[in-house]
Amino acid sequence: MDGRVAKTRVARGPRERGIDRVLKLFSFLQANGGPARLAELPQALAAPKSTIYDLVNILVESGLLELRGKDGQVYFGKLMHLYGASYLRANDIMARGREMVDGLAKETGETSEFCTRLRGKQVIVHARPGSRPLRISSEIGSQIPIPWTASGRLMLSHMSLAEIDAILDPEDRRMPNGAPVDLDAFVAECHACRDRPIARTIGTINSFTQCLAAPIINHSGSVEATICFVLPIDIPEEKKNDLEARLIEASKTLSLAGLKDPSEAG
Amino acid sequence: MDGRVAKTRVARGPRERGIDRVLKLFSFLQANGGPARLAELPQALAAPKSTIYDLVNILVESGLLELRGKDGQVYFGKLMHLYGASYLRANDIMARGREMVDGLAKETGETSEFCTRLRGKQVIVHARPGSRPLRISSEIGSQIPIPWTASGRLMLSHMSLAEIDAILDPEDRRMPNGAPVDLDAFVAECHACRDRPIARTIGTINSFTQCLAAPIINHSGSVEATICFVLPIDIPEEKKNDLEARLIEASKTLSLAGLKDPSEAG
DNA sequence: TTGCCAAGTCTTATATACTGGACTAGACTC
DNA sequence: GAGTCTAGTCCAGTATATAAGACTTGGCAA
Repeated sequence: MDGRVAKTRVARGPRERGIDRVLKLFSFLQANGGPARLAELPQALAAPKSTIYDLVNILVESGLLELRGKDGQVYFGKLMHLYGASYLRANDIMARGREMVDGLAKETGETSEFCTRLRGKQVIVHARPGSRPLRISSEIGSQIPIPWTASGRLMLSHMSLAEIDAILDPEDRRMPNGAPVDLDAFVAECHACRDRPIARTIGTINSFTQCLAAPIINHSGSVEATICFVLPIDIPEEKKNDLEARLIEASKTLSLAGLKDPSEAG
Repeated sequence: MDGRVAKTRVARGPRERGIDRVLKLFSFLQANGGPARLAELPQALAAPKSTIYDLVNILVESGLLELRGKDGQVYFGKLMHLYGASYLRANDIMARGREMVDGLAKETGETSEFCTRLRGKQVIVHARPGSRPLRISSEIGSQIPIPWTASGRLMLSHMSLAEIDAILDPEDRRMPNGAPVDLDAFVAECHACRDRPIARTIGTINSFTQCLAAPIINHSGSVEATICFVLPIDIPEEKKNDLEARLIEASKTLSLAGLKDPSEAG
């Protein structure tokens, strides 16, 4: 009955493609949060030594990775940073989003975050902790399955069931408590967020914080990112309303920026 | 007589490796300075259509590239930015260098740049134009052959002739006027910069600006980057001395930061 | 309509990238 | 000095990724 299968790139035989190994390598380094020993990579990636040494050599020569210390630590290199910076320059929604988050956190004293989506995961691109004694901060770059968050629903609100189905890998289909995601219900929730100026947390991640999120819409009309406040659960209603208003304001400013995109301006 | 050959990765037959094609693709996008049409890539990279379409698909799915507009524009993706940001987090010399440049430019009103090295090229990682009516600014991310600059010499000062020979690709061995670089003489110039707190332009790029550069030394003692002022040629001596002092100060601050590196503190 | 071009997809063959595994070099122990 | 372990290099065979090129699709013009 259910022909849907999450299509992840998957090894189909004894050999795996070079690029796939490279992508996994990058992903591992990112998850690792810092340099890894070259010698441990083959095991960590379940890849042959000879392949990894070969690929790492190529990547280091190119500058995408860097090898340092005499103990063979590997991590991202300068070239990766250059390319990443080029992305930022070409997508000023991102750059402006970061600034906006800093501004909001400073003005309001509340933790503010800028999130985007990568396939079926939400990524915290930038965060600025608030001035409360209890700081609730998430690691920058950390990825969590889209269904866990309110802002995730915003980011899927413009997508069809089929599209959503296609981007959710198996591991994105379980809630924090392990329960499987009911796709149809989830998609309905996403669509319910469509054109909403704000979304509130569903309290899925923990019970003592709430989250306010506003969509940032790019020039093609999809929700490309969200800007959020992470708040304690017991914040006064009045303050919360003020924060919502600010967030909506911010989201409008950033979304409008997209209209300046030269490729769209006739 | 001259057994030295600059070793660039080069196609050795009818087929080329996937990674190599990917690296060239990235490099092309960077040089292009913005999104490129997918359909023009095969020609631009001298690669078969089927290969490029295949690779771009994989890279887009992974998030390293992004495909947008209905006219098939390709450029770097969010994942590239994430990885690049991870590089920055792990190499705070870079992050601090950027801030320092902003500070210097603001305080002094002069154009300030943060440069690093990628193989045989100098890359402008960050720049802040000064407040002079005539702004001399270089494109961020632009790459120029190391022998063209004073700060390039600083960045090679700790390397042996053999090492320098190995990183200079053929195109890095010509001066702006087309004259070939005399390797031995050039290496001697580099070594002359060793342990110098500052280097002054050699006036190789144009005749109406000069450049002051100071080395930034990483935890393993090599010059990893430079911080520079780009000045008009006729700046008063007194002002110039002040700027040199500031630059040396800045370079010391940043270089010391390297000592905090946990892997070295032991 | 028909013809044309450009953009993108699909299929098949073969040159070679990936793999396994043997090997070397060095560090550390006993 | 012999034994052991870990890190890294090297080599040859084969599963398969790359490449060539035919094919489909869509937009535009005559």
